Amino acid sequence: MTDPSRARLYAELAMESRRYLAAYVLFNQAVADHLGLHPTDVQCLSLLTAEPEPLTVKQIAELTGLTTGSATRLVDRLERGGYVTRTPDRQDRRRVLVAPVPERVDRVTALWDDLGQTWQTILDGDSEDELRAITRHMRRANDLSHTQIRRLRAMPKPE
Amino acid sequence: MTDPSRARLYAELAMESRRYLAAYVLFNQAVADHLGLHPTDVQCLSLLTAEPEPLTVKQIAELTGLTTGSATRLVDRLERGGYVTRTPDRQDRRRVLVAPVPERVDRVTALWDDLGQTWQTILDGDSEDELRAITRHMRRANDLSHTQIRRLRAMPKPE
DNA sequence: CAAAATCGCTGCGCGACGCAGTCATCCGCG
DNA sequence: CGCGGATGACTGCGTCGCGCAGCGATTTTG
Repeated sequence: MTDPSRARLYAELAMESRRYLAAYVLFNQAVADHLGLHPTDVQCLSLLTAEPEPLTVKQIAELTGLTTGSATRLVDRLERGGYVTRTPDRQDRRRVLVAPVPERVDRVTALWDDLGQTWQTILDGDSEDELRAITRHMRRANDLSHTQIRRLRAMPKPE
Repeated sequence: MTDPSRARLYAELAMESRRYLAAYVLFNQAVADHLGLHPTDVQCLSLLTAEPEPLTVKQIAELTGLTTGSATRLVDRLERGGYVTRTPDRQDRRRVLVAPVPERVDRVTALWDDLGQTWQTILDGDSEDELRAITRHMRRANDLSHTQIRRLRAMPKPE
């Protein structure tokens, strides 16, 4: 538990994570700038293309952390830009399904693929076990983030 | 190169990365909300506490991806909140050094530490080699992000 | 069938941001 | 030595993403 060499690895990883995540924010911003979009818009497209099914406005709001009102505006922008289409849900007529427009979104995914190809080069030196370890860590960190978010929202604000 | 099992690991990692990074954005937002700050402000504090030396406004602008004007406003907010202090640089009197105020920033780092402690639990199951692999991957991804950002900015915009 | 909950949308105001211009300061070149 | 250009921080100004509160339509509940 108090193994010094292990503690140093933890500290190193914590520091590297911060840099990594900071770099990601900048990277996402750069992608958005390049496409003439906002970071939120890019993330929304990322979510939509990752899911096989269309999402409702409510779901988009939850996944992006926006209010439903802001999510409506977000979909407005994407629809105006031709990236997504709105379709009324037949099962529940209150709902609106938002689906990506493939030929328009391809421009975005093509950019991702181009950048992702270079990304693979940094993985080529890793063994399969190492890849699995990295993937597993991200999955667990992902899960933990969500529980921590719930904790944070439940905690009383110090302001 | 076209090893199918390896390709699947790549795809899995790519997907998991996206979720991981999306979760981080939400997490960062939740931390900012909890402290009554903006995500940018939190990231700025993260940068300031990670560096041993005070940063200039220009450096903060570069590290956060803001213009110098917006960085000035950012420092204004943090200074008004008591999180940082401005000090004129004696070597170059055009520059202003921004340093965190420990007792004020402690409230933020205390929150990080509290959350970070739980974070360690997900690392306890990993071997030291795995930890090193994860750390190395993040460092390389970090480096690559910056070169990709430069590439993106150099590419002609499709708009 | 009435009451409550849910979903998406819409005014409204706030404020973070980029842009362009300003002033002070530092540096290089003749 | 001084003069022009570069650099750093700051300041109006306009834009626009966002949260908030309220609304109408629809579904669900009792």
